[in-house]
Amino acid sequence: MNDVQEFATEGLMTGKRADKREDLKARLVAAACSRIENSGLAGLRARDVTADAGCALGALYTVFEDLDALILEVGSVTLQDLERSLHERMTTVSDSGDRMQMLGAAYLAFARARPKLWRALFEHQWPEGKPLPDWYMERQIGLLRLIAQPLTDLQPDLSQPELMVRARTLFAAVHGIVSISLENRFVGIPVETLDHELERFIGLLLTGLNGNFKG
Amino acid sequence: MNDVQEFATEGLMTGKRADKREDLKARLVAAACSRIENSGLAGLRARDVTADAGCALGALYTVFEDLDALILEVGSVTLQDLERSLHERMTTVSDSGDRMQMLGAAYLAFARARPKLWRALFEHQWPEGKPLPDWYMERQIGLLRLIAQPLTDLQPDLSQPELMVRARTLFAAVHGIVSISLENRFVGIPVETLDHELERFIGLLLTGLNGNFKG
DNA sequence: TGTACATCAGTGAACGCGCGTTCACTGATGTAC
DNA sequence: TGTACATCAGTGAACGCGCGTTCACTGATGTAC
Repeated sequence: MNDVQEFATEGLMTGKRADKREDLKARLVAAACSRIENSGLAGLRARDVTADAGCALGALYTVFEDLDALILEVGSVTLQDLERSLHERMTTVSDSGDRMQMLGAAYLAFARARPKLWRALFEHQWPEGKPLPDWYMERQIGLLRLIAQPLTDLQPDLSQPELMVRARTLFAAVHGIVSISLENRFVGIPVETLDHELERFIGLLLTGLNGNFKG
Repeated sequence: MNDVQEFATEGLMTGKRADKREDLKARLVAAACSRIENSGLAGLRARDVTADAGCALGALYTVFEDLDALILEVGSVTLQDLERSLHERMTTVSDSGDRMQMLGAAYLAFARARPKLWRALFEHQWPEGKPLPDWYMERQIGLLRLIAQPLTDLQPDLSQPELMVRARTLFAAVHGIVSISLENRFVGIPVETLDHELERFIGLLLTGLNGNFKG
């Protein structure tokens, strides 16, 4: 089953044309991903991406409104990969505290494995004013739901919205630690120390969560 | 007393000339600060800065090696301001736990008061390879020492290097929470909620630190 | 103190390049009969 | 199935602009006597 209709945004596009369009889009996203992973977001050029994708420069603008739209698509893919990684690792254990630890470790591992794609997620400045599209926000929220899951056990008295806010706070804290370390800001610390430090930090949070972190 | 000699990096610069050079430098830094605070780091142009500072475009390059060097100077000023703010607020209370809370609140307040200068601190990409100059690193470390101060009481068994690493971790966590909120990533939360959330979060850390966070 | 010469901070027009986006064109795909 | 025409995805040269950095020049400051 193909979902061509979803993408045929304007007019009716029949079989072959829609397929080619999909193929082109996929090639562009793939090319952009690998460009970003190799050269970072700042090293992304429309010319390079289209050359890698095997199409003309202008073709990009028949599929995406502009470069930003393409970058957002890459972000969406990265978020999906990240969510899959986290989910996989989290479900290897059943205790909620352990799951939190796994989430932290998996996040760090992901950031190390694809540092530039990961950075791009936060570096990219969406033009002010324009709100991020819903499908992108959903991807972000999916990530938070993953964290909220073990958190529900640890904080059973929280409402759903409170839970999401709490999940965001915890994510943000871990993200801060990982990103400041990987970007080598402030004092540098040995590589292995970071793993221990993060584990200890989450342990600290868990200690607090066991009854001392009432909403 | 003037400290002209410090800045006369090459050759011997006498009185009037050195003074003018200092004055020019100060005007450039001030102009860059206000440009960044108004338009963000990405909106900084050599032409605008020099126009604001009342000198020719080329003058910038007689005082700084390039734009990056000027931006770094702005960063240094921002770090100084930040450190001053934090110190002031922290010393209004004496209990170490309260001091931690004050540091967090003051950090959030600073980020809100000068959002774009604050962002620039982390946004700015120093060319890879080139290490950040020592005097800049010192400014960063000064900030950590401020955090390490109350932390010493809470974790008396830590060595000095461990203390600095721990301080960095705590700073990074708080920074993550503040920045993800102010940049409006993921689910949005009401403005006042952020203050409570941060306070609660630090409270949680403090709970853990009271005996459960052994190095 | 005054004069002649030397230095060099500061000038700003011009260079040079990068790069996102457009648009007149063309050839592959689709439709009508 | 085949032919004639219509559409439109895809092309890539050209546009347009922004902007960091340079460099030949000049006038203010400093030095020598």
